[in-house]
Amino acid sequence: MNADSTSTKDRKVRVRIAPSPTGNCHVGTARTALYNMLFARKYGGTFVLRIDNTDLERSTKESEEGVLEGLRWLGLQWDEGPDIGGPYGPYRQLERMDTYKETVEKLLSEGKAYYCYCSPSELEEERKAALAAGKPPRYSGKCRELSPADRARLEAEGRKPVVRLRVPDTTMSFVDLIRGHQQKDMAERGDFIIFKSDGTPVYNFATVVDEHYMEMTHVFRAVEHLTNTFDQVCVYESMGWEPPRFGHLTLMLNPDRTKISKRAGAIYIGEFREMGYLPEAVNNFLALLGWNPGTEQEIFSMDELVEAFSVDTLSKSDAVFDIKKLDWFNGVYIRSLTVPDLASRVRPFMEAAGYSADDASYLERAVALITDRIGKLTEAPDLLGFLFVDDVELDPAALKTKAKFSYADIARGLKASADALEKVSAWEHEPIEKALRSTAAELGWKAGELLMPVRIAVTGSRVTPPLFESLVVLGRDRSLARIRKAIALLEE
RNA sequence: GCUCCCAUGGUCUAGUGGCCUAGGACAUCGCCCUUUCAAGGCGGUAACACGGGUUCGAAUCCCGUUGGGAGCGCCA
Repeated sequence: MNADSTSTKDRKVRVRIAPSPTGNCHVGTARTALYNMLFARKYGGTFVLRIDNTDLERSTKESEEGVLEGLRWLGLQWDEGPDIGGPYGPYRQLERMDTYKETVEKLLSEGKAYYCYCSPSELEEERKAALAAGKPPRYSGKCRELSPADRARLEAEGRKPVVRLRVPDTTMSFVDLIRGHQQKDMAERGDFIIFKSDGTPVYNFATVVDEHYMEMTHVFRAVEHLTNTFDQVCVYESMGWEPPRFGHLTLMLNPDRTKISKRAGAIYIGEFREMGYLPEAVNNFLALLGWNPGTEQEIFSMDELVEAFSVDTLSKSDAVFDIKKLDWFNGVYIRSLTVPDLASRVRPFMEAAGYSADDASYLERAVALITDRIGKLTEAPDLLGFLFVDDVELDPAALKTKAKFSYADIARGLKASADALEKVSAWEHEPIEKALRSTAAELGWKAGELLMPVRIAVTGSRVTPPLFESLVVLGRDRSLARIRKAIALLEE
């Protein structure tokens, strides 16, 4: 009986994400989680979060929390997990040791697994020899038929055994939901370890036991597990268990097409948050990296993703992570936000930059100036900072915007502007624009020739939100004070 | 070394034998709009890895080559 049974389709869908607690939520984990969740939602199933770590040393409360936090920030919600419990717990492998032990005992008693006393150094030698001979490294099977007396002698030497699975010399197969029928001749494989000498299970074993007892119907995971799946199928068969259906997802790559790493810029979800990306943009981007809706739609809400998601259109080839496209998505989402919403998201970045953004309505008026001007939240402080300080720093040379103008010319232009602004009846966009434009006309200057020095005097920068609206938000007093100060500077 | 997976523009991808002089999006270039920067509008450049088959006809099917990736752990 091989793993290409389709009978799981009768059962209610149960899928899972099983990260190891590394302290950070890797972008690959996030995407796998997203696909699993979409699949569960699409078919009215259950999405489970399980912490996969049989390694006691690396598993801490903090390292687990980092992963959950990343997933939560993205808006991914699991129905069962270590933090919220559920009927199939516990949801941490460390707490499931009894199940693994029970399973390995059964295998041992049925002769489907056996104790092996070979030391790591002996195995290493065998492996090297095999590789040198151009053969796949394969366990020799030396301890396969140990008698109780042999075992007693080896134990007396102080050797601690591992447990190996008796792997049959047959072909294992399963149907991959993304890649189709897969098969592999196990004759070259050799008996692999399922329990370490310290009494803990190896991943490929623990995961099988977990999938079985947690009643997973589908396992979507990265393609790096594709070859491991044959080993896992062996375990299922040895136990007489029906395997879930597998789907192996593509990898994310650096621009040089190597497996994604720090070189790509950011790889942890927390980093994207710090860089000013919106979770909905990251989700949308990730969803389309390795899956396509079959239509030309690019922008998807979570609900739309659930609606459109299909295993059939998951791609088979690895995808380069192109941050430029994420930037575009982020801009699209930023522009789609309401001003109050954007303001609340911008606020922490303003505060981190040292600006006091307590006045919500003032912040909103400021943020309204930049909604279609920022691609990332981190750009807001640079653009809006001048609205949150008493004074801007000015350099007379920066005010001299054109070679044909002297310092005196600029001073004259600013003076005329200040005078005109002083007389503006209502401090609003229209009257301000009118005043400045007619000042330019009276001077015989192009509008831009006057507006740029005013812009710099008021904001301290050449790149700013639109000038008239900025003046409105800044207020008459502060605006005029800044222009007057610039004039004084030029006259020195 | 062996086994497995993958292969359309710089990038994500559509395409499942004729609808393909290969479509969309990002990026890029140009123009328009414009008070800077954006945003927006319009337009352009740019791809079926290579070689053999099969077929009246192939980006699509088969084989090989090349390239990339993964696995072969008392890591997960």
